[in-house]
Amino acid sequence: MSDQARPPRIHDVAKLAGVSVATVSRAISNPSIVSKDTRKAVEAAIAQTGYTLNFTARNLRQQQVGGVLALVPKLANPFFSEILSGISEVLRTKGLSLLVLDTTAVPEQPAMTMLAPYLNRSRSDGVIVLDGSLDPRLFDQPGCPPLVQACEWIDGLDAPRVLADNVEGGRLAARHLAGHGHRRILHLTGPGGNSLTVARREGFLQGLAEAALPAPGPDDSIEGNFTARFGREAAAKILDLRNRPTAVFCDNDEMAIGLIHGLICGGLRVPQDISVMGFDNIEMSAYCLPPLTTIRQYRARLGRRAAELLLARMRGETIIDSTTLGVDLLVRDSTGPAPGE
Amino acid sequence: MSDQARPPRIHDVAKLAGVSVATVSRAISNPSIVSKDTRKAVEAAIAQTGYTLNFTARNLRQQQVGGVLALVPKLANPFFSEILSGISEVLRTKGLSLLVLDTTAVPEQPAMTMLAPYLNRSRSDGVIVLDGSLDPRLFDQPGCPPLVQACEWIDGLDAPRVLADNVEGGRLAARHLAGHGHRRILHLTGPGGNSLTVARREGFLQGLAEAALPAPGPDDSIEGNFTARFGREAAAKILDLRNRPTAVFCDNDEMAIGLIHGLICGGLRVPQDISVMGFDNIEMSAYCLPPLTTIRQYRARLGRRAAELLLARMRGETIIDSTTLGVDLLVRDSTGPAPGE
DNA sequence: GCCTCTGTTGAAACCGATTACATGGAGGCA
DNA sequence: TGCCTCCATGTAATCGGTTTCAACAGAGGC
Repeated sequence: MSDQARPPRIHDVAKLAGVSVATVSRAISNPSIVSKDTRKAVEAAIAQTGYTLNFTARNLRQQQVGGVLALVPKLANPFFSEILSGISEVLRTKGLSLLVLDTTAVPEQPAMTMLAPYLNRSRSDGVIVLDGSLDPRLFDQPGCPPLVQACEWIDGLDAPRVLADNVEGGRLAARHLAGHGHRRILHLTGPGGNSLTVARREGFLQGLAEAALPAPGPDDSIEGNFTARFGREAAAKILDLRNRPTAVFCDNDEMAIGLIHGLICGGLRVPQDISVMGFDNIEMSAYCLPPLTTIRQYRARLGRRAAELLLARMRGETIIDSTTLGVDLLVRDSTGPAPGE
Repeated sequence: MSDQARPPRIHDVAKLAGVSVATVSRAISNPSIVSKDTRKAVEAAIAQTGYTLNFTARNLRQQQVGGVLALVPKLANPFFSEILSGISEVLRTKGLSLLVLDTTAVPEQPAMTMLAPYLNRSRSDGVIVLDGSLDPRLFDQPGCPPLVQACEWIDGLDAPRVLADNVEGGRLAARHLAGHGHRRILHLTGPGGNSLTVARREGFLQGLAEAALPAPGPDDSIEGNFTARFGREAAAKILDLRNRPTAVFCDNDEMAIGLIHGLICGGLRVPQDISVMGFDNIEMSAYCLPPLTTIRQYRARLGRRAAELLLARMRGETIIDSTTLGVDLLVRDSTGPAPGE
């Protein structure tokens, strides 16, 4: 079979078209600088040989990779894949590839060792970091490509950040619930060290203060892990409390949905007996029962902005350090007046 | 700043270590064939210079890319991102990168034109196709890397397939509902041309026949689009029917969740008045209310298998044409006996 | 008729590694 | 000692393009 033959190279095209390889290269990457006749001849030769460009060779010479790497904590999580989708959209218009690396550490290998080899100019032209739990020293190594942080951020990592306004989101949540007369509001947070958790907590406390509610005590928050399963488990704890809160603010929708599930199964009515709200506005939050009141953030847009910022950085432009994208309150049916109000 | 200096090359390491570039290369990629003293010297020189390997150069010489491309219909869809997660897991153990391309066509550019340049041996070492709606001719071009299809498949594309047993899933659904005494079951399908839709429909019809139920008429199915929104819209149609079905089998969980939402909002009880089941077992299906009876398929495993199959193909091994992964019925609370049974 | 300028083109250097082949020295054996 | 083998290493070709530089032709100005 001639199928086994090596693929044609630019040299073959040149010979067939009766020109030099330099001319073929020019005809491909910058057709306007070769004469019309030559261009036609080269095009014909390309068609006849079935030639396709070898990008590895081009990239070597041009000192680039043609791709951007995204570091995601959990690829299977729709929250991140939606951001990726925005990133992908922008990259595609520039002909760049999207490389994805799930930072979930395998047991035998710490994240640091595993990821380090990928943070190299010869592996990608730029990196978008979506994982706030990584060690900032990881990005210290020589040859690390330009960075942008999105969604989450790493303390001590000096790279531009594209973030949703998590503080404002927390504040909106507190004000919404306080406005419904809730005075005892439990906060179901994300993991302690997480940057989102910190920001949402900060906004939430600000919002409570603005509503002239007393600062919550240590029993008024539960540290969770962003999963629906945890939300359901938290419901059991809340049902057991003797002094039950009348509302719960969850740091994400998954936990809120799991929580509602657990509360309703435990005999409470939402929102009549207890209000629950989430954060993120994942697709399902509109379709669960009751539909979830939540803070909407725009994930695809966030991804696009991060990608655009990175591209600007890769071009060497001086860019602003940080972008914050607005969030808004989406009132659905899982929140209502405090009982007895 | 010395930061501006070009990154060190293998040549610099060689000079510092007092050996040739060939020896450095060997010390890096196959340390066992250099003497212990040389190895130490090279390691020291690498540490001192901060040298990192240029993968583009290596890849050019070794005629490889070091990455695998996944073509996904919709990256934001958790269904696919979970498969990607399985793929990623396998690739990482081999030191390969995962390239992701969302096949969603942009208005100005047909999928064919947009994707063709990526199907090239110089862009990836292999391709996993997760989109069954692509034109098989896309993969005909010279220089197309080894292919594997996963999850969905393309008629007329001769590449190994890794699929869930969709036919069996459809059959299990029909039997489950028939076993509860349902005789009039509506099928909310995926888009007509979709390969999953075809297989699930086939199994569903087989299951009905096995349960000795009459073949459904043209009014007994609604063609959907796999979204929760469509499920909710379908609920309105079903509520309007004068001869309402007692059960609905949805081709995926999203539509089922949207449908339940619409039905309950329309005043029906699930499952007392009408049973609903889904397909896929997405995470949320366990947390919606009522929790969804569904057909479980193992998406991460499917991704892993696809990746393993592709790796075998890339090594040139002769491999089986197709793998089918089992599915099973997961009975939760959205299905029950037919009313009056 | 000479000079300059512009538009095309080709020859060869270059990107940074890997690897086939050659070489030189150490050690084994007759 | 002489020959052969084996190990460690160096030299140089190679992967397949891009890009610098120089050459050349033809147009146009003086």
